[in-house]
Amino acid sequence: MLEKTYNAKNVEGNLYKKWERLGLFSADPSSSKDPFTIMIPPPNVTGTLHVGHALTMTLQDILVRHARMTNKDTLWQPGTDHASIAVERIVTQKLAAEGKAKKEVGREKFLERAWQQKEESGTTIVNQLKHLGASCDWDRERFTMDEGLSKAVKKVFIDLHKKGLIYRGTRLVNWDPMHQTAVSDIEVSHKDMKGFMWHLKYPLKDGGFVTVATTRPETMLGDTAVIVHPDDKRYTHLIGQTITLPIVGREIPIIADDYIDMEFGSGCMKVTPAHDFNDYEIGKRHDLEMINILTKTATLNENTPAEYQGMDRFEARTKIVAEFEALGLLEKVEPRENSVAHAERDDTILEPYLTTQWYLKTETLAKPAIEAVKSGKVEFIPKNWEKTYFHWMENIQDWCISRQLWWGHQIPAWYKDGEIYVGEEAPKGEGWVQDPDTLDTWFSSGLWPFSTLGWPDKTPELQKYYPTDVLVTGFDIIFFWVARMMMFGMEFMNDVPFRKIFIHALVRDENGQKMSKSKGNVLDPLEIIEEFGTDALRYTIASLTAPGADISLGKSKIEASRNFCTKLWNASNYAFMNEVKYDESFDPNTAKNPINRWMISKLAELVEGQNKAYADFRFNDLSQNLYHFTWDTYCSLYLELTKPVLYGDDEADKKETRQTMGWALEKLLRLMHPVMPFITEEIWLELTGQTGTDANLMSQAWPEALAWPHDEKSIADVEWLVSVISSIRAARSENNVPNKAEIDATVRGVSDVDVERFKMFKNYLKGMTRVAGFKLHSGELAKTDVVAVAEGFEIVLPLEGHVDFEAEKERVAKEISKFEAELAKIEGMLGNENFVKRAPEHVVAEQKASRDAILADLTKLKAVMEAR
RNA sequence: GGGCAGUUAGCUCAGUUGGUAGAGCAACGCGUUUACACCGCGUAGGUCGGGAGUUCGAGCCUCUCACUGCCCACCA
Repeated sequence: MLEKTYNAKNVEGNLYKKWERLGLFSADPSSSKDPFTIMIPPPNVTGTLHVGHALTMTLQDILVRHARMTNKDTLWQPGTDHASIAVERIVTQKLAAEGKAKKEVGREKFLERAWQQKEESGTTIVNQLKHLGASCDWDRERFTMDEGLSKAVKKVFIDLHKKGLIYRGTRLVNWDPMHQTAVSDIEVSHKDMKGFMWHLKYPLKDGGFVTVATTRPETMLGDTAVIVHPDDKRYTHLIGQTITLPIVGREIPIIADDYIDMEFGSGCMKVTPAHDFNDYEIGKRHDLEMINILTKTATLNENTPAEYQGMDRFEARTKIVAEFEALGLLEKVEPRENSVAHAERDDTILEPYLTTQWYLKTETLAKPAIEAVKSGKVEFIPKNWEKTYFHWMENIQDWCISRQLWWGHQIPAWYKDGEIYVGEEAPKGEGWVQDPDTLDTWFSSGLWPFSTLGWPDKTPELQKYYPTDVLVTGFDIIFFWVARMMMFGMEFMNDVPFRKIFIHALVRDENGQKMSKSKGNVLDPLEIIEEFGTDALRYTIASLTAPGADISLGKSKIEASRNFCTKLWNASNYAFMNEVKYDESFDPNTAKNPINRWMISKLAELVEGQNKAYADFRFNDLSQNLYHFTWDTYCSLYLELTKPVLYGDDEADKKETRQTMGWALEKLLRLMHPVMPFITEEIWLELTGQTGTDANLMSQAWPEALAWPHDEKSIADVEWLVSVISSIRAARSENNVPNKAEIDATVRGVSDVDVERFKMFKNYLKGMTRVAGFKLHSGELAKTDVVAVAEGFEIVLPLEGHVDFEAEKERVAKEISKFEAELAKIEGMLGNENFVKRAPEHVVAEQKASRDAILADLTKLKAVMEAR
């Protein structure tokens, strides 16, 4: 017997340890089994587990456990990436708390601290993932800065440099002044902020003014031109004239460029080539001077007037405006919402900044990566993400891969007297200095599918497990990660990194709102596990994962899943109370009792449904199949329908029923295991009498239903029985017949098939309906009887003394009009020549059948009305 | 400005080749019948965002409009 109630906490930790101890998660490259490989999106090493991880990990774990049960040599390689900016920030902050600056501490000591930090938070997240039941091959855990992976990074950099795909360039980048590093374009998110549009009057050297508008007035310190449209008649006479820049006193030209929109503002625009992306392009076109006015921390530098030097960019903004106002050069100020570039990671406001960085030429690499998806070698699920992928890949910009950070892979480039050398080691000779910068974290995570398998060495792992089968990830990192893995995989492995990409959506709260700390609607998966158990969380996640849809997760849903776990637990306990055990020798083909045969057939249908759902990544279907089967088919029907046998005295039938029950439960547990690994194993151990042993459910084979009977007759018979029972129950309930009241029922007007079924199921009818007895009867209805109409059948319940017959009359009248409306509809269809001619035969036949059924029911109901 | 989703029962959502609309939760009624009140039985609730079209037949296909969300680009 199991504990009275399921206690997830007592079970989960122990089972997980057991699985690990038995090495169930380990892949074996020397095994002859087909491989199944799955990549884990590396959670960054500073992270704590959030619902998004729970989602990704749960889905992957379901696939992986299913693969193991279908006899695949399964590799689920886990790991973390080094999250350069995030770690660098944490360490810098910790040092600051100790009163130390990053630069004082020095690179070496700083990296020591960073490694410490990595060790701490890295183990935290791994433990949290284990709480989710994630059956990763932990012995193969990798980290992007491991020796092997670092070797791969170096080789990739050097190779790409040799091929001319990596180059150094000086241009405007998005600069993070907080961390003093460049960031790549896709790490930038634009946010609308309330700001102002300042209209500034620039004095012409020869007298008069032009007005320019700007949202960042401080950049005027770096202006090197004013442009007007060449066709703008208002200004053509000004082209070639000179402006004396206020405050600075620099003389700058007015030039013509058709970039400008004549309709917008005054039609004049200031140009600051060193601090704006569009202005930069204009500056290049006209060979304008590029004056950098900022330091790396976004304070004003030596190229600005003395009173501004060292001042913060936003302070300078205020001061500039004040000066313009004082000079009478501030024409007007309009409030305006404009979008401002922020660092995606921490919301620092970024500055366009002129620097020299390493770039990766992506156009060449993108082509095979696009082709691989077009040709179907890689498949997005759902497919519509392919458009997003193509759109980005086809418009891809060169990738700025260098970062002015210490934590990461230091760029294998050395400099001496303006010479650059790229290679594994510093070149011989004195005076070579290595590039202090590191590579973008995504550069190394992009190599993940093969670097973690030992590339560039030809390891057995690499040969067996590449390409991987499926990548499960959120759409938010298609650009960051998926696209990069595709490009690197095609370039260095000459093959796709994965065959399928399952894209899941965002987790939202119960009301479809984005989860955020400020809204207070964040669900902590660890708290959920604590309260409801891992299996409940996993089931909820799976059941909500429909392709292409966002996921709204709320407590009420997890509660429902917890109830589902309890239901399964109680149902199992009930079986054990009835001496049900799993009998391996039981052959489902030998079952005679129609209810057992029906159960076996339904289970075969379930297996089929599950196979299809797994093939199509229909996580919602596969969970709902399990729920519906367990709760409705197995518990509500099968366990109830077999009670007359289990409490009866036909020993042979009793034995067969126990066997079937145990057998069905065992198969069901196997089918449920990938989704709910803990509770199913705990029950399974008890059912198979192996509690406390090393036996485990994960190593059992996935059920093969082909060998089982699929008995259409039993299915039809039991469906008939269930419909009869429901009809009787509805009649009783609607007439407020107390549950306790046992009454004699009469069955009337039955066909031969029904007579047979009636005889077959007499006992069950009694047991399920609290009707004391049934008798076959063909006489007249008593005035006080109520008729329950079932499929081709009617049951008469003498209800005298229990029933308000006026109410009953109304009910029947209502039912009659409902049937009549439906009948009219069907007859309309059947009367339509085109329908009869063109609709498939089975559809027409179905309509005719339901017309006949309704007619029969109507006749009976009308008889009842007349009887009253 | 470009693109992609979505709009189905009070709520959150399924609905896979077009063939008489489903689930969970919530609601209502009855109920402690020998697994389970984290339960059982029953009931109610939808002109599938609006409009048009194709079809014998449209939640599903086409067009159009409206609203919501997201992504990309731009914003002097």
